[in-house]
Amino acid sequence: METLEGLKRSHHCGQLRQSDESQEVVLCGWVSRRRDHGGLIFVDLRDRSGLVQVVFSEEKMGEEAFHKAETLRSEFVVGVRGTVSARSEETVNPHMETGAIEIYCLELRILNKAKTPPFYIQDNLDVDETLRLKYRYLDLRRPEMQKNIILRHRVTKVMRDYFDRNGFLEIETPMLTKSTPEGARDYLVPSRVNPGKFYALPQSPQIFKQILMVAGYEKYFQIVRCFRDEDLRADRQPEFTQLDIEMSFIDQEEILTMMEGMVTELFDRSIGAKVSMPMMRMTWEDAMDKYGSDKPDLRFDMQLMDLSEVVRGSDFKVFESILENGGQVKAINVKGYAAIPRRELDGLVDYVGNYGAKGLAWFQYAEEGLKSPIKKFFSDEILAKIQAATQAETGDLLLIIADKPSVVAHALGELRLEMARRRNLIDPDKLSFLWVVDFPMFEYSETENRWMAMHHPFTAPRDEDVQYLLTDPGRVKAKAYDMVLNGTEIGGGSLRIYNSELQEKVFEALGLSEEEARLKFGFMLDAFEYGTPPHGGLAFGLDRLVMIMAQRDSIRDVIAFPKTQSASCIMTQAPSEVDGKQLQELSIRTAIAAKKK
RNA sequence: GGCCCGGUAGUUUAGUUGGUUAGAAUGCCGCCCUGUCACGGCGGAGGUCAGGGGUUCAAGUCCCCUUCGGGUCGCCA
Repeated sequence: METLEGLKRSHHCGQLRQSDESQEVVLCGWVSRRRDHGGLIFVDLRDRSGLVQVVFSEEKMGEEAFHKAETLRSEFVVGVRGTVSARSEETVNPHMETGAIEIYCLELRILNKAKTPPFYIQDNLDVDETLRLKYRYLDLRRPEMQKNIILRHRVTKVMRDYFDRNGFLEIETPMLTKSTPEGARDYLVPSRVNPGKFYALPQSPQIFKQILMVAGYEKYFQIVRCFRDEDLRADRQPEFTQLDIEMSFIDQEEILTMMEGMVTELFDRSIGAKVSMPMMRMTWEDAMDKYGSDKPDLRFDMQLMDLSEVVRGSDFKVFESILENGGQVKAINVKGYAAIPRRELDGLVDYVGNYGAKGLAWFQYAEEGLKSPIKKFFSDEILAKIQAATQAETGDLLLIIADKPSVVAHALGELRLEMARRRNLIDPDKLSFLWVVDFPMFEYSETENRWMAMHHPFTAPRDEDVQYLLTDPGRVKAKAYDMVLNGTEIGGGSLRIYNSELQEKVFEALGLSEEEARLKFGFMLDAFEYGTPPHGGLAFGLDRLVMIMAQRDSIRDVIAFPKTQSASCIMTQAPSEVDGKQLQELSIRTAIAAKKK
């Protein structure tokens, strides 16, 4: 192997242009492709900046040096001294950014060899993701992955600049902290010096950032890793990165405006997209009613329409009994899809079944007249009212779900998205932002049989709803807000409670006794007694945001070293078993016993 | 925890109703080649059909279990 001694890298591969002609340059990089023509060898040399063609000619570099070039293989690491030369017209490669020139090699240093890689280092490759993850260092060498990782850097850089300019301080909070009993499962870390005791990795720095407000830092932000021990998804990893923000002496509108400013700058400077401000604000109730979701995708319309009153009094027993029991009947109109095949309709029944709907009805406004398996239960009058209410025209397809409101929203909301995908109604280049505001303060947990905080227990209720906290928790709305982009929740936050009496009332509504509250959040409640300013903030999911900006379907494509669905890392084999001695030091015995079962 | 999909040369895959020696492309190795850019030509090596069990005269193919990967419901204050 050789060294770079005496050679100093002068340029990067992807930067060279015709204007650099006849310069002598020194390039470093990896052999991307090699085309050996006998006495003439072409190599595409790759570094982070891109590709350039290097020409090895026996005539120009001499026999000995040329023999060295003949040994080059894929992914060898080389240094090349050579001359930039304009290509003749017929040999220009219009598909390459550097295709107008090439480098005539004068001197070659083979800095390192490489084993034959298990897959091509190129974009649009079609290999199993397991293999990509096992050889992540090769996967990350691919230009499209480098683009994603560079975009991610760019995003955090713009964020830091923006918040710095607006008077925010980036302050670190502990990774080893206290387990929070509500919310997601914690990752636990045993304490060696405190046998039998555990830290938890933070699910979010929520409590610390609020305490920083008590401590008088006024504007805080952090780009911070968070951990949740829950099942994974295409857009969910056990460790993820969050842009975390908290501000004092502000109202909700000021926070939203601050974030709008950040988003405008972010999309402009990182992907050159212009975002129009202010964003639309939609109440949670409106979002649920019209889109069946608290994160509506507004890139297309197809709103949910309530037919409960329209169909009331028909002979269709299913609808009638659902309506009698407080349920509802809602529909979407899939324009121009009356000719949907019967098989697909059957498939849609299964589809909505995934979301708890027990059935799906349809009306096909076909050329030859209305087709529907439940048509016979409805009078002409009701049929006319349905058509009027939904503005269905010939060629349209109505899909109808009847159930309790939460099921109708979930199932029909998901069906709306699915039909938009199938009908190709979503413009992938469109950016549809909105704020969803006025979230409910609580939601009722059937499994726990009590009211739970929808956001978290420190969220402030709307002033006008405080009176209902204990009498009618279900109608209390919170000063909470989510930013939604293209049907994905990218950020959420709230104004916080800063008054002890109000906080106690909320705990009471949640069924938390004073002792329990003290046990769980005592240090926070203590802090709050020493002059807490009004404050609020929010957190953005950085991974999801970058995923959308990079137009990827998986969060793993914007994380350098992600985990698989079973929360393991294929490259490092984490998590792994540990030495018995290590466990002993940590006073852990049960783990071994449980494993032997 | 539930449901669905998948695992065949290094890689991407074909493999019919269960039936001869598991086929192709690409990569890899060797030889030839001075204008290619997915270079080309000739030749060659390369397979625990994820693992285990079962049915059968016979299993890549059918059944069961395990494992790994992906999607999703629940879960994710």
